[in-house]
Amino acid sequence: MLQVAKIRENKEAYLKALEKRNFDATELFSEVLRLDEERRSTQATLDEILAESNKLSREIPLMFKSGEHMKADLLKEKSAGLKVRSKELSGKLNQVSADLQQQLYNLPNIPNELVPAGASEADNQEVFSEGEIPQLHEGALPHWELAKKYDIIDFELGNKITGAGFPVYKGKGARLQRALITYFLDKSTQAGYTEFQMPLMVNEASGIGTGQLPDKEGQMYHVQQDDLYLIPTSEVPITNMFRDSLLEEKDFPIKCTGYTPCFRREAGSYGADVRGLNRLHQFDKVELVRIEKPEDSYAALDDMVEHVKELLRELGLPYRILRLCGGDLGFTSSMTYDFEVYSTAQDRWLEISSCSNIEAYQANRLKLRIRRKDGKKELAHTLNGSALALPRVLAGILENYQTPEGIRIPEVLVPYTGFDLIN
RNA sequence: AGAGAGGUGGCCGAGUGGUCGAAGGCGCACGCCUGGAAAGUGUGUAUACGCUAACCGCGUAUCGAGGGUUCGAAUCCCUUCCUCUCUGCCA
Repeated sequence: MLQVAKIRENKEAYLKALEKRNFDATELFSEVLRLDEERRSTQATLDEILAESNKLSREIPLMFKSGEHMKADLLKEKSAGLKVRSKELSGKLNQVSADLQQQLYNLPNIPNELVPAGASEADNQEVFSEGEIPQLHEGALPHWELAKKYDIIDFELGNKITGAGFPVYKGKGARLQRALITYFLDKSTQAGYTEFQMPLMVNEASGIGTGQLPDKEGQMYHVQQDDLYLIPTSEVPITNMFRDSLLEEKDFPIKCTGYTPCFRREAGSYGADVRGLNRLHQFDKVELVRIEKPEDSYAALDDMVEHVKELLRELGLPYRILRLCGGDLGFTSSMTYDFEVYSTAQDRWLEISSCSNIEAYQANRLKLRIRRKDGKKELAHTLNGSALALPRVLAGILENYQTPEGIRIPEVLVPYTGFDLIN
C-alpha cells in the first residue's frame, strides 16, 4: 500500500513510474487525494466537537458541587447534542477512511527507476546468465517421463489421494527432496539467515498484512470452519512476525529463512504449463525474507541475488536472471529479479526463484517501522526471495543430469542424498 | 469440547463511574556523585491521527478488539478474540 503523503509529494513522478506498468493512476490518485482531504477535514471537525464535549464533562460535576443544578442540566443537554453530531462525524470518518483504504489497495507499488517499461514477459531484461546447457543423449526425456521411468514421483497416486497437482514422491525421489531442502536451509543459515519453522495456516490479518487479501483471495485455500488460510508461501507467516512492530535501528538487518510446503489453488492455469512438476497445488520451498533499512534495501536485494546464484552454480544448472519489466512486475514489488533454469528436455526456461524488493509497500500495510537512533520513525523495507522452490529445481536436475545409465546427482547434494545415481 | 479465572504502558503491577494516558516498582536514557564502577541521587521515558515549517506546542483517540449505557467509562452492559487452571479428548 502506497503512503498518501508520498503520493501527494511525488504525484507526477509516481504517475510517470506507473506508466511502466501500463497503469494509468491519474484518476485513482486524484480520488485518493480527495478522500484524504476529506478524511482530514472530517477529523479536524470531529476533534473540535469532542474537545468541546470533554470540556463540558469537566464542568458539569463542578456545577453539581456548587449547587447549580439548573446550569448543569443545561450543559448536559448541550453535551447530548454534541454527542449526536460526533457520532455522525465519526461514522463519516470511518466510511471515508475505509474508502481511502480501498482505493489505496487498488494502487500497485511504484517500480524502481531501473525497471524497464514493457507489456509482458517478452520485455523482461536479461541481466545475467551462467552455466552450460548440456548436450543430452539420444532419446532424452522430459522430467515427467523420467519420474515414471525411475519410479520416483507418482502423479497418478497423488490424483487418487488428493487430486491433480499433489504429486507423491517415492524412494530416491523423496530422499532427493529432503536433500534439497536441507541443502538450501544449510546455505541460508551459513549466509546469516535465521531459520524458522512457521505455521502452515494463517489468519485473515496476516493475509492482509502481506497483501494476499483482500484481492487474491481466490488463490489461497481457505479453511472456512476456522477461517484460516493455507499459506501460498512462507513469506506470509515469516513477514507477519513483524506486523505491528516498531523495531530499533540497531536490530537491523533482519534476515530470516524457512522451509514450508506452499499451497496454491492456481485457479485459471491450464495447458502445457501445468505438466509434471511445472505447476503444482502443493510444493516445497525455502524462502528468504529480509527486513531492511530503506537505504540498505537494494544492496540487500543484490545480496539475495548473489545467494541464489551460488545455489544454482553449485547445483550446476544453466540459468539466467531477468529483471522484470513493468508489465510483468508483481503488484506489490518495486523491483524483481526472476531466475530461470533451462529445462533441456522441454526446451524452455522455468522460473525457479523470484527475488523482490517490496520497499515500504508491504511495511505500510504491516505497520512495520524503524525507530532511528534520533527517535524518528519510518517504515522499513521488506524483501523476499525463493532459495529455492523445489519442483522446478528437481525438474531441472532430472532433465539436465539424465544419462543413458540413469540420473546423476549434483556433487554438492551427494552428502545429503547418500547416493549419486538414480537408476 | 465443558467449567472457572483473567487480559492495564518495554516488563511487573495498582486502579470498580469523574481533572486517569493511567499510582508504585523494574528496566532503559541522560545528568550528578565516583579515580573507575556498583550503590545512591535527579530528570526523562507509549503509540496513532489531526492542526503546524516542526520529532516545539495544542487537540483527539487508544487500558485485548468491536459495540452499548452515561453529561462523563480502564472501571457498568453486550459481542468477540486470546491466555491461564481444572475436566474431557488426542499426535
